Parts: sequence; structure tokens; C-alpha cells
Amino acid sequence: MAGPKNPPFLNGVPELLVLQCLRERPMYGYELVQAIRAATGEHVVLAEGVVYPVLHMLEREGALSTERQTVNGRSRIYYALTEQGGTRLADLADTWRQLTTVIAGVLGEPRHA
Amino acid sequence: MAGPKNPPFLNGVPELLVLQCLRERPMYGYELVQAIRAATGEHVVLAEGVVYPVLHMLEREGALSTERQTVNGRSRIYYALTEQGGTRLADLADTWRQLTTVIAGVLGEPRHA
DNA sequence: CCGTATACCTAGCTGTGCTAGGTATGGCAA
DNA sequence: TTGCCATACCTAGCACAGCTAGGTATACGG
Repeated sequence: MAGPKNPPFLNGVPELLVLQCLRERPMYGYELVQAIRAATGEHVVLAEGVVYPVLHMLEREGALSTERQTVNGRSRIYYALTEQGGTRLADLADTWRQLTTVIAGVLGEPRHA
Repeated sequence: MAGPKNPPFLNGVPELLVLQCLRERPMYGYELVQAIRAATGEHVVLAEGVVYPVLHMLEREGALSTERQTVNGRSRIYYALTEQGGTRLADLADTWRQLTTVIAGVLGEPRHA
């Protein structure tokens, strides 16, 4: 119940992290959940209920392609970045960088001009 | 109609910017809207419909104190950071910096280990 | 044989941010 | 004087993202 709870302002961040992780290599959902957890050093922990819907949405919009595989009798759905997904990632990352830079400026600016 | 539209992932950012601006000096709502617009170089443009509710919420929770003033027959409500508000800003800014640092790491990490 | 890990999924709540309005005064221009 | 714009406040209600909290099914170890 009393989980660590993610910070309350990560709008679009799940999508960003999913795309970025898939840029490295194709992965399946369950794997992604842990990859994100690991990549952010536990700072961002996305439950499956967050990741799967994002995956479905990105596939529906053509950013990801899927391939079913069965490993050890277990069915996995591997998601891979499409070309369109690459573009989407680039755009998203760009916007993110811009935003954080701007806010860092506001936060850092010590006093009035 | 066809406004520039803010990036879709600024959860909690309005609150952060409001608190930060008020750290410099007390301001009234209408002033804040323009202050934020200016401080972010038009990158973040919060409508009044965003700012006022945040202001009310922060006052309700004791992060801001208010003082009515009439200037040129116009009534203004100045909001000032309380001590509690200062703490809240510090915490929020900290969380924000942590999050952005972590994500920058994931984004920047060029290839596998 | 049962619990845990793996692996997938969805319904529904909540809260934030935004849209799109509404009120009222002051000042300027036509 | 009659608009209209800027100032200055406000709210109702929509949209959507993310989270909670479930559910299904198989493999594997004790």
C-alpha cells in the first residue's frame, strides 16, 4: 500500500522512457517495466498498468511494431521501434530537453536582473 | 485558436513556477500570468484559468498568504510565500531536479554498458 | 500441490491542466 | 458617448494521463 509513489509531474514521461528504452533493443512489456526501473535507479517505477496501455497506444499509432515469440512455453510480445517511432522519440526528447532547460533557468536565476 | 500549445507533460509545473516566482516578490494573479510567460521566454504560457485555481489551492493549504489592495480603482489580491510555502517550493524544486537529472541520464546514455 | 515469478491485460478512479466562458472597472479612441 | 481593449478577478466542466486494483494463465521450485 505505502509504496514510494512517483513524483506527481511526469506527464508524457512514461512514453518517453518506453521509446528511449526500445531504441536500445526490442523488448517485451514485462521486461520494459524492469528496464525502466533499473535505468532510472528506482527513481521512476512504472507499474504494468501504466506501461501496457502506453505500448498499445504507441503500436496503434505506428510508433512500434510487434512480434510474438514463445520462450519456455511463455508467450512474449516484443515491441520494436519503427522509423516513425524514432522520429517520435526524437521530437519528444527534444521538447523535454527544451522544457527542462527553461525551467532550470527559472529555478536557477538567483535574483532580479 | 491555433495557439502554440504547451508541451503535454508539465504536471505540477504550474505550481512550481508560481511558487518560484513568488519567492522573488509578492504578486497578484494577473501579474503572475505574465511573469511566468516572460520568465520562460514564452515557452510556458499558463492561462488565467490555470493560475488562479493553483493560487487558491496553495492558499487553502497554507503555502501562500493574501493581501487585498486597490490600485487605480482596481482590486488586486497579492499573494506572498509563507514559510510553509518556502518549504514546499524547496521540496518541489528538489524533486524536479532529481527527476530531470535521472531522465537526462537515461536519455543521454549513448549505448549499452 | 501450492506459492511465487513470469507475462499478459483492462476497468475505472482521480487529479491536473485546459477551454471557454462570465463579471466588472478604467482608459483611450472614434 | 460609445465602444473596445486592457486590467483583474473568477468558475464550470471537459479531456486525458497515470495510477490502483484487480483478473487470466503458465512455469518452476519447495
